[in-house]
Amino acid sequence: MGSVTHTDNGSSPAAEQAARGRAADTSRGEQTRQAIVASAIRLFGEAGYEKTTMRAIAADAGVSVGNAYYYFPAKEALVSEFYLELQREHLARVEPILGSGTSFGDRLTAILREGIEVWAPHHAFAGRFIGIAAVPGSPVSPFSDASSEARELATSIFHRLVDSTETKMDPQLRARLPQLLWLAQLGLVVYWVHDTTPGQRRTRAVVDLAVPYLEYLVGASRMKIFKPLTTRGLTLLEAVWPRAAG
Amino acid sequence: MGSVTHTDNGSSPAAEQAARGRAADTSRGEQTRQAIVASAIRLFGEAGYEKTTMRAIAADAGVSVGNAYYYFPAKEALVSEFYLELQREHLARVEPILGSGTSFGDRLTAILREGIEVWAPHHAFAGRFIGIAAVPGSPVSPFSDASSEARELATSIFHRLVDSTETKMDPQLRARLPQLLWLAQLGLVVYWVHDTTPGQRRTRAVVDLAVPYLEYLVGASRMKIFKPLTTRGLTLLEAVWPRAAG
DNA sequence: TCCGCAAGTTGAACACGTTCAAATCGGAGA
DNA sequence: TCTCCGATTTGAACGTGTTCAACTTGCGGA
Repeated sequence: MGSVTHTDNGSSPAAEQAARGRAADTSRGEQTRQAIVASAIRLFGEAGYEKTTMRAIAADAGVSVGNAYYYFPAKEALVSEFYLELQREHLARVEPILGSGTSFGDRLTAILREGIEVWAPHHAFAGRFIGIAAVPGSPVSPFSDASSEARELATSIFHRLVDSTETKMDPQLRARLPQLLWLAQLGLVVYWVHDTTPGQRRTRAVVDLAVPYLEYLVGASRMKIFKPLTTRGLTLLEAVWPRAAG
Repeated sequence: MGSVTHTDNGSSPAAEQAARGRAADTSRGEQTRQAIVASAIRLFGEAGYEKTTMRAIAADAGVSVGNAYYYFPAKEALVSEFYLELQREHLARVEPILGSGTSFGDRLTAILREGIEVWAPHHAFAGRFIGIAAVPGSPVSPFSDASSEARELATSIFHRLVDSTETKMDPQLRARLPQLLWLAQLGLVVYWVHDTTPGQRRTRAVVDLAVPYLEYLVGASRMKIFKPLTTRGLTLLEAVWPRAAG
């Protein structure tokens, strides 16, 4: 942690100290960096991705265009800051839910709902975001190494949810359920982004229907008749997403 | 079908006669159009999406940049021509498979494998393509109105597969299976695009494991114990993708 | 106090996708 | 044959993301 010796090919010089332990950094550079991030987030939220130009972001932050590129390798990199911001808010909202004593399904629904709520004001922006996140090499891709931390953070939410649930289920399924839920959430996000119903109410309806179904499936997994279904499903998951991989 | 009275806000003038019945058109405009498409497809395949500039495409086709924009509203539109080209090839390869008398699973595997084979030479390009296709408004999006025809074409493949299969299954599932298979294929494509194993062999392994599992699930659907699982699953599908919608 | 140097900053310049007013083409009708 | 007019074509120009050589800042050590 905090190691300096790594080759970060595509990243900007200032990204060195990224990830952790930047909270306490009050150096000039860090202030500039945060000013750029703040402007970017605000303008993205106000005008969307395309309409927000790098020149506008720089001007709003009171720096030159070139300076923004000293801290961020590309406009896309600023998008991931926006993403992190919302991720943090989702985490904050989810915290009390995990502590509550309600059922597995109720808490899962609440978690997914809060996710939708956090993103709701940025539905249009999310459409562009997903286009960036979907391309394999992108650091914003949910499968990329760069976002492994965010991925672990997200799965850790589901991990805590699963660990604190009393529901009986196949133990092997239990071990893998957090990842499965993360995948399901990913699918939900894709669905939500394409949901053009007012207020994305169809997505909310899908959540209300899908979670009890999931709960039912999870509960069924410990029954003998469902063993082959469960086992084979987990074998498939192992091929799709080996336990070893991040 | 073939109606002329529609308001095609964003499309180019020449796109009017798109879709059907352009095969016989040998007018000057059509020749130019095809020259541009041919150059675009070739250059995309050779150098990828980003590195292929509109100027290069135009030069290669022997026309001016502006002329390319007379036929295509944007660079992205040329991507969908590339997509159509591969779609056509996949269809051609799939045709003999549908006619063969092998089992449901074997034919499904063959269909999916051929899809991978057709795209294999363009794995890198597909990474960019998916980024374009993932954004909601895009005409290349698999969920868009613009690609409803391609979508129906694709589901029709699975429709024929399902219709010609003897396997016993829940009748309601049978009615919806083509759409489910299409969704599964979509997921497979996303997986394949992100598969960095050499030759995307992991994706092939997943297909080999997933198809028998699917076959097993489909077969199980007619058993009494699996009825609630099937029924509730189909209810969920109805919420996700109403029968009425395209 | 001053020097050296790394960190930070600048804005002009570049390449690209896209637009558009103007030029050209070619066939239908006189 | 000539004229007209819509279809087609042109290339300069615009706005954008990105790069880069040069400049400025401020701090640690002589």
